Amino acid sequence: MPSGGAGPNRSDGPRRRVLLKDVAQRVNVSGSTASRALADDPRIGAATRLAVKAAAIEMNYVPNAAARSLRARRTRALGLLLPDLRDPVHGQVASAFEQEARAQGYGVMVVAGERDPGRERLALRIFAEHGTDGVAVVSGLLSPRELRDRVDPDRLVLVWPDHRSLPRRDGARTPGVIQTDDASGVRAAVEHLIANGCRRIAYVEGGVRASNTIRAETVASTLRAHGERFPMQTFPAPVDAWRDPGELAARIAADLPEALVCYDDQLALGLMDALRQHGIRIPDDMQIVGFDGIPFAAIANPRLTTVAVPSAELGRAAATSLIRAIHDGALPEGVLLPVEVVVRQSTGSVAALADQP
Amino acid sequence: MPSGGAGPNRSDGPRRRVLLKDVAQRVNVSGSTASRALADDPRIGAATRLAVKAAAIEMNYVPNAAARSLRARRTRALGLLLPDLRDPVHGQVASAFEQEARAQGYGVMVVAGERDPGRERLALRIFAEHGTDGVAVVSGLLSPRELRDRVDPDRLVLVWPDHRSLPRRDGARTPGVIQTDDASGVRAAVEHLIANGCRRIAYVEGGVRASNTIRAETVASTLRAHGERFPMQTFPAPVDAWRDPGELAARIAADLPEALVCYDDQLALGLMDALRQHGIRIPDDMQIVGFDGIPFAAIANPRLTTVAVPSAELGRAAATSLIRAIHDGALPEGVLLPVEVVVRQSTGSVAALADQP
DNA sequence: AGGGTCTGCGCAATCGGTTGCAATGGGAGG
DNA sequence: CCTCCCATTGCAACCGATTGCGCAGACCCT
Repeated sequence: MPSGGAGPNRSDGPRRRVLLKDVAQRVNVSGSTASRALADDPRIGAATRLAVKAAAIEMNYVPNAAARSLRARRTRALGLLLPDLRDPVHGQVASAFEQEARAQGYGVMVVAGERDPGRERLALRIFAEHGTDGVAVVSGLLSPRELRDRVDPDRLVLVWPDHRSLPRRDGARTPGVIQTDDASGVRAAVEHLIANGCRRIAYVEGGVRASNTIRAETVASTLRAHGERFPMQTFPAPVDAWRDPGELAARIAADLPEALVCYDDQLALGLMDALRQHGIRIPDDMQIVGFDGIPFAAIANPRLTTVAVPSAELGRAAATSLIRAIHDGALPEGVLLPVEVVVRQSTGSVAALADQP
Repeated sequence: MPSGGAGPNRSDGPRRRVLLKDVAQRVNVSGSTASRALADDPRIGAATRLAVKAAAIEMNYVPNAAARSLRARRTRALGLLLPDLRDPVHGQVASAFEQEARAQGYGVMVVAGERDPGRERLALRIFAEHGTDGVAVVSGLLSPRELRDRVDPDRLVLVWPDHRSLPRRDGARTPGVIQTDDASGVRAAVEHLIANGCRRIAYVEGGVRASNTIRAETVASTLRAHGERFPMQTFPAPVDAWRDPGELAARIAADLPEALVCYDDQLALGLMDALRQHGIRIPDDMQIVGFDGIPFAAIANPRLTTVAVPSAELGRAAATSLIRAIHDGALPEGVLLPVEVVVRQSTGSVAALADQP
């Protein structure tokens, strides 16, 4: 025989990729058999199957996803559309989603929509071209109607959908929708503030693209329920107060409410910094509650009390729901995840500053 | 003619996808012509081209990426492997990478390696299966040797490679490698501390998987260069000190150096919090410098002095380099991005606390 | 008028797996 | 010993686009 025999993938120039055919040839079976063997088709004999698998591994066979999905009409890839990879919460969600998907054998294609409907549409198109088996949309701006029109509604899960466009009260369990129980969390947080003796409690919005009516409404309704005579104040955020809360802080400092419930932790932390500039001490002069429970809330100074959402769970749930939908052909029941109020220094007494680690 | 004519995509059950063939038929040309028309092949007449394009848009034609990549042998998708989507720096890098890639018509498949070589190998395999046109590895653990063995070295860019395994001094411009000029930044930071009057300056490591010899060495060499009689101390981080810097803080508090240069901002912020528990005031009792320039460093209390890296640039540069490599078939020159010391309260006088916003 | 050049377009092969259907071989049952 | 059946495996079509090559007609030149 020729020296070296049929040894594939020797250093023969620009190494040719090993094809299924090559593997099959090596074991002296047809391509179809090899394909079925690798797919654990019961029709293939055990001996053959093992031989094929061994050869595949030994030859370092890597299936061509393009060819496979062309014929099989599925890609084992998921599309993940979220507003921004930079912020801690969505990073967390993306991370968990990706992990879970990968664990179940799916790849993930991520696109950041940047809170721009146009980009979101583009993202959906990219997903369509690449033929993702399913799509998860996190905090999307597109209406459910438009969404369901652009991608197969049975392979679409919505995470944290904009509440405006969904059935409200009973909407928590809409199939294919993953949400957090914001209302309970905010209510508990407000009650905590009330218990702390705060009366004039304000809600601070997140800005034009980042707002949440549920949270604001819950603050208001909780105050009402407790018969507080001060109605909730609302500080609408200027466009992207989020980055530069200076102006917002000035308005708040002038009004000096006793406590602030903020749209999210990021805003709360920024405000704490800005309010410090105005000589306002937290929690002594004003108490603050955030939302999300990002890691930095725990090590801020003062440490930030917050309504923590299980962001990792959120991502994981999205992935599992989506994959189940793909397999079953129909959306699984919606998920409503619990949130938790984490009490820290920003709503505690000064003594809490000398807390235990 | 039958009512409705040839109107495709009427609400006819599970809407069939529009194929190139359909578009071609509509314009009465062959599939090949339609294909070329959409690709702006100069051989196709202007009239035909426009007609095809119009029809494609009108019929909402979405090309099948699988079919296309199978034949054309490219997917217009990039692979991005990074340690973790959760931390701010890598989130930033991923975000910029994805944006730039998308702007140039590429999709991005992200996989988090979780600082685990096994997962990194798996990621590369996923990329191989999906046939990504190129791969970017951020802060990878695999040796360049192994990497180049698993993916086409001419379609691979390394971002922030582990310095151990790369040519050191002159390695900054290794083709296909994107780095930041850490040494200059750290040097400047240390000189800043020295100017502030600090003498006993320590470096705090980031932990087993997150360390950086360049940064440590630069601290030491800078001190030496300034003839300081106190050699650099090093606080090796316990495994994942990062999450719970309590123990580390205790050791540091006991030793009480005048200043700390930390592996990164996250660690620095965690330490600030933990040191506070020990009654150590910053910057009065100890000055602290971080690394990375994450957004929270700017609003911490005290605000954190840091060596800021252009993380968005990093991601963008990675994407452009990779795409250029794909087009040219060879790696472009390496990139060395400048860093910047941002002086804030954690290395300032107490007076700085009453700073302007 | 005939030959040569372009221009514009279509035929059919091709990419690498998957899958419906048929074929093969051996053993069991009658 | 013949027939039937089942367990295995192979043949060939197919997924939907891209692309090398060839062909038809228009136009130009001598």
